[in-house]
Amino acid sequence: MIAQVAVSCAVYAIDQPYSYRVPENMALLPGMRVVVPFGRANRRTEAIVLTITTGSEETLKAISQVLDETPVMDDEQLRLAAFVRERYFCTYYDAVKAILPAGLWFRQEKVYRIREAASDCVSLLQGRQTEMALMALLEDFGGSAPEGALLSQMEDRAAAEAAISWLLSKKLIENDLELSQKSTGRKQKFAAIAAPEEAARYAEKKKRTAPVQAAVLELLGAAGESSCRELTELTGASSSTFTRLQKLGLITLWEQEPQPELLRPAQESAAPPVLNDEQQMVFDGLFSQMHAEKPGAALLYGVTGSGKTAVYISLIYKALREEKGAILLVPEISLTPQLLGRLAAHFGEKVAVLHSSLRIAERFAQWRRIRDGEARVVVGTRSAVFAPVRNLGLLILDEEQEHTYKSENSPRYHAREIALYRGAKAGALVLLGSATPSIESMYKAKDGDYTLYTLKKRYNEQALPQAQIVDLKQEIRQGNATSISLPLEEKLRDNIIAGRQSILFLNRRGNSRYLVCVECGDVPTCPRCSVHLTYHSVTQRLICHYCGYSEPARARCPKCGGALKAVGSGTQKIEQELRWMFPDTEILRMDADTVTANNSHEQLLKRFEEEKIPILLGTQMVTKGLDFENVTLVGVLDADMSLYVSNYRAAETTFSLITQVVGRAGRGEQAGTAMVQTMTPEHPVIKLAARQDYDAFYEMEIAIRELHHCPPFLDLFFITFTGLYEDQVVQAAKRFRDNLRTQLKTPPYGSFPATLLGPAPCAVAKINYTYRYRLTLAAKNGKPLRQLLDLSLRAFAKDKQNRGVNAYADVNSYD
DNA sequence: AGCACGCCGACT
DNA sequence: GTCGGCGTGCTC
Repeated sequence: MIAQVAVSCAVYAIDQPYSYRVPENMALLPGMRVVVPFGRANRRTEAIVLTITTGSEETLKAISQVLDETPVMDDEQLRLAAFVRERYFCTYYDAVKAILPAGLWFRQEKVYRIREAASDCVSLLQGRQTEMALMALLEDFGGSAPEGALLSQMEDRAAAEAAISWLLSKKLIENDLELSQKSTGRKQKFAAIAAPEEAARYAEKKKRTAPVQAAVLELLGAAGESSCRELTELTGASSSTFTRLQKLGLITLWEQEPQPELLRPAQESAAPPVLNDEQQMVFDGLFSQMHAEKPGAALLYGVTGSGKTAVYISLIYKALREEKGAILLVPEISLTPQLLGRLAAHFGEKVAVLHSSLRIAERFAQWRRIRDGEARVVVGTRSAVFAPVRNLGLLILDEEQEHTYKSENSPRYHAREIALYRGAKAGALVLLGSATPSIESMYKAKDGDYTLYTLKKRYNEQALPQAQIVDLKQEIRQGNATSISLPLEEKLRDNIIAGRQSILFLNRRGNSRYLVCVECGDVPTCPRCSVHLTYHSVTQRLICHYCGYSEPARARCPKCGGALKAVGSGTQKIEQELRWMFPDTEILRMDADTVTANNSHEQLLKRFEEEKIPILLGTQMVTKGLDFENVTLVGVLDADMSLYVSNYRAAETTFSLITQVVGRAGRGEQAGTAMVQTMTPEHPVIKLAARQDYDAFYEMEIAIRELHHCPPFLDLFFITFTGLYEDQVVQAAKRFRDNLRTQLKTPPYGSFPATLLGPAPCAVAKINYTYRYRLTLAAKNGKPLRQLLDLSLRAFAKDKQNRGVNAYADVNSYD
């Protein structure tokens, strides 16, 4: 038997299926992970079995070890990995890693072992102290030791590393790979009080003599059941503490899989949503489409507040009734606490949540619940599109235009494209929902690729808020130096008096603050990257967001000695202005500075709602998923900011942002108003966004896209080149460009339209001393072109001239 | 990429 | 003679 495997250590240039002999009595199936010898040195490498065939095996190396008892990927997932690899120019293993949860991965550690023949050549060691010390250390470890353990015992790390490579070259030691499961889905120990009164008495009595036991009992009494791990962290209890208390009959101990916090009160308490006429019509259409032989994809274009979620939930009910699973993707979990609560209320234990901030063990537990069919509804962010849902019937992307659906790391996939692929393979309906659909999706809907459904009415029968445009230029001319225009100030005042709430949104990317010298205008930049250092007022430090470099914030400019002043997003400054305008009014500020680990986004919003704080001032964070009845005024303070970035999606992003913010107003009984402050009141995007006229915006934008050959008419490929030496990077990029140009002119590629531009420095030209340049290729993303790019990238990596320069491709990137 | 192999100058 | 520096080519 021969197994075709994908090896984990293969880089893109050499990534291909490799054939290995399957030893006689090795039970092996596709989708299992194995260890194989790879390369001339037969380095032990992790790999995954793709297929098993028969054929001549003489010349092949043999698989050394099987890592899984049962396959971790089924055929469908293996095909999905192949699709991801072909589509996004990544290695097979990159794709596999995206599909499988982190908890399933093995921790790999280099191990050094004394060779059997070593005793014959001990004489070589004479006069080599470090090498001798290392050999002695290895012997102490019993002949082999992990690299980390060895190095930590040696004084001079660099010398120890040199000694190791010398020992390796002299064949006195050999290296090996040790794999250990990082995190199994192992159950966690939990504890609860068994006899409350007795426990309380015991705790009281032993407070002095056994304070830890008493503390555990007190905590358990207050918190109910808790995981032993948590209790240990809080009290310092050891496992003997728990067993002792159990023996005394005071507590009970049991094991269970850790449940994520979010779904603790999981009970199906809500009745299926009641739909209005418009929603019902949309639902009926989608319901029948779901049952078509090839359901394909649908775009649900529903204005903010039209109740798209109710339609999603109704569809999930239907899918579940038919024993089918569903995936609901959201741009960011932390922005949708309200949605999570609703889903838990409807589907209880059948819901699994997958997102990046879950701990590894939790994520793995969720993944297993899905794979085993316990959870049939998955809510999650981008990577949840790979969830191993059985018998998939429905895939929903809420707010499908959001850029978080695009991965910026290898594999650089778009969740929408993965969803469409999975939907087509599984015969599941793919539903894209949005109040401001991406131009690409709307184009496909109008073109007939997707079925278009529309929700025009708001659920509460309120009209969309009237948005008034305020000309900031005029404000400045009239001598208003603050960020709040007079009309907005007036509206805010009225709202405060009426006891209603307002949301103010500052549209600035990243909302970072930085220091600038008032004398020479110099801005402290990162020594390793070509970016300004961000000023963190809490820690009084300057930090680079790209490489993590940080330094204490100085008071004086290091170049000229002038005073340094903090500028930037200015939510703080605006907060001050607001306090000055409305001295007795409470203001809640929400930005990177105020949202911290123990003061989460969610908690701040909860305070805003419960304490009825009159004004919420924030960045991007305040735009999404909020549904507060008492908010009747929304202000966009600086509508232009995202318009002037060099990106073909700038207009779309700006339109979407403003529309979303404006839609936050008037979700309850009261009608809402919105104000959009801008320096360019005549700008069509601003005007259309204020009017919430998506249709007109679409018509305008699609014409521009066609004119500029941007998506959806052509796809944009960025081929990025990175390396330590700028001229090398540029030269390599130019060579790539020239080769690709020649290829594009000759058959079989010669026929289709493609423009290739560059190389140009990336938006951030240097990160961590590494220069970045890129080529832009506008062409239709089809198989032949992808093949050409694949070959070009491989050839590039193999060409000696390009040493020290790395290249990768990305399709329709958002930056 | 990561590694062995092999060719060539430097030194015991 | 041997050690080690770097260029070359392959990875089932």
